[in-house]
Amino acid sequence: MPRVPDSAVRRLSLYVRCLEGIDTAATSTISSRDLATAAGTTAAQVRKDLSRFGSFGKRGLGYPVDPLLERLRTILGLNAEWPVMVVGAGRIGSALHAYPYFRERGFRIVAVLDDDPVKVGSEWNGTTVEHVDQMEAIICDRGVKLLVLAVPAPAASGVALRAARAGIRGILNFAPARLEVPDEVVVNDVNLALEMEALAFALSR
Amino acid sequence: MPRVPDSAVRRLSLYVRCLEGIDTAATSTISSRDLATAAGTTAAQVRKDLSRFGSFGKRGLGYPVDPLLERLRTILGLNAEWPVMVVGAGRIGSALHAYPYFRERGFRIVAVLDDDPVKVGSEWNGTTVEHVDQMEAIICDRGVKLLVLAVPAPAASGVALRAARAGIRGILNFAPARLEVPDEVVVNDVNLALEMEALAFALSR
DNA sequence: AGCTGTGAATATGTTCACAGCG
DNA sequence: CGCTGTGAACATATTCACAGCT
Repeated sequence: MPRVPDSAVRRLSLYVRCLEGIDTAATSTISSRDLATAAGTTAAQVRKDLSRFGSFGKRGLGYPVDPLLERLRTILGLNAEWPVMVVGAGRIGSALHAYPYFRERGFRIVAVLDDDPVKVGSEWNGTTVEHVDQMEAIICDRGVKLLVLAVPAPAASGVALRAARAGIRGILNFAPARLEVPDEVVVNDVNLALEMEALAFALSR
Repeated sequence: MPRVPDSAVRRLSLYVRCLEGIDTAATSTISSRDLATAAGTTAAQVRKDLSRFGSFGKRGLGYPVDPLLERLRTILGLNAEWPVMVVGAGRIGSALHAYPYFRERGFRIVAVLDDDPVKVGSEWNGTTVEHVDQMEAIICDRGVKLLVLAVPAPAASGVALRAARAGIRGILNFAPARLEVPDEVVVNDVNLALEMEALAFALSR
């Protein structure tokens, strides 16, 4: 299977959101042009992105909305339920937990871990905080493949490596640190300070 | 001034972080190779990125750390203080407020707004929540140029447009919605569900 | 000799343009 | 005739390779 550029994956997610907003009773089909307008891209881009995974549009008509949605969800892995572990019972994890779009997409937070004895055992948005020492056992027991890492930068790489060895396959990393993990583990860095700096840069010119 | 690719700006921010971790008493100069290793890129990439803004390396030696840091901070606009307004007194804004790297970089949250009467007037991490009706006045009075937008998706575009008209120049947008703002306003979208989906996609193959 | 700065070569991603199906 | 699917053209970003300074 040829590699899919990261930018294309993000657009596919956007297409899902746009398609979800369509009343399929009224319109059962959508053209690349209309989908492009909704998603903020070009018609050619939409067609290229979709054709990468086969051709399910109808020439002269457009793409049938429901089958396309179903197909995109399958491609993106959104039909499966994803148990998610959060390490770092702070505000970022809390924000994600409260984020409605998170659960909607099948991401289910099944464990929240911290190393602070004050936090361990406390209720955290309906979940009991467990100690980070339990990490490996919980990953195995609950079949967790995805990790949200929201610990201070110095601790990040150590936790990530332990998690990877215990079976974690993907990490959403909020710590401003480079994670040293095996190649087969996918890391997605989210650095909020950096996003802000990109704005500051743009305004400084 | 030629356009700077977005990916390059992000790397420049990373270089700043890496350089900040260096003890300049011990090593006053760094080679592109060493900086590349620290930042997770290649030596050629580092040199290309830096040469874009002039040549301040010394052949045979490398780049002098302190002057390079100073130069990068100036380029990125990190020497200035940036007053920031947060609209949406929820968990995301709260997380940013608590995020240490935020204040460190000169981003100072000078106002937190919400439209919920229960929240307005309450203390929010040391700042009093003000009503979103006050937005335009506060933007002007406090000279705010940067906005963190963390409101529900349906409200996002309206708030953004009002803010833009009142003088906001850059928006860090956490709402999963396309903002309709004038071209001169820079928008940086952060979509956490989408980042998670990118992981799910990678693992689904 | 070591390392920068940079044009040239390559790789990657986007847009164009049109053949061909419905 | 409208709209998809896609190779070809284009644009952009990264890597190579080496001349030239220290």
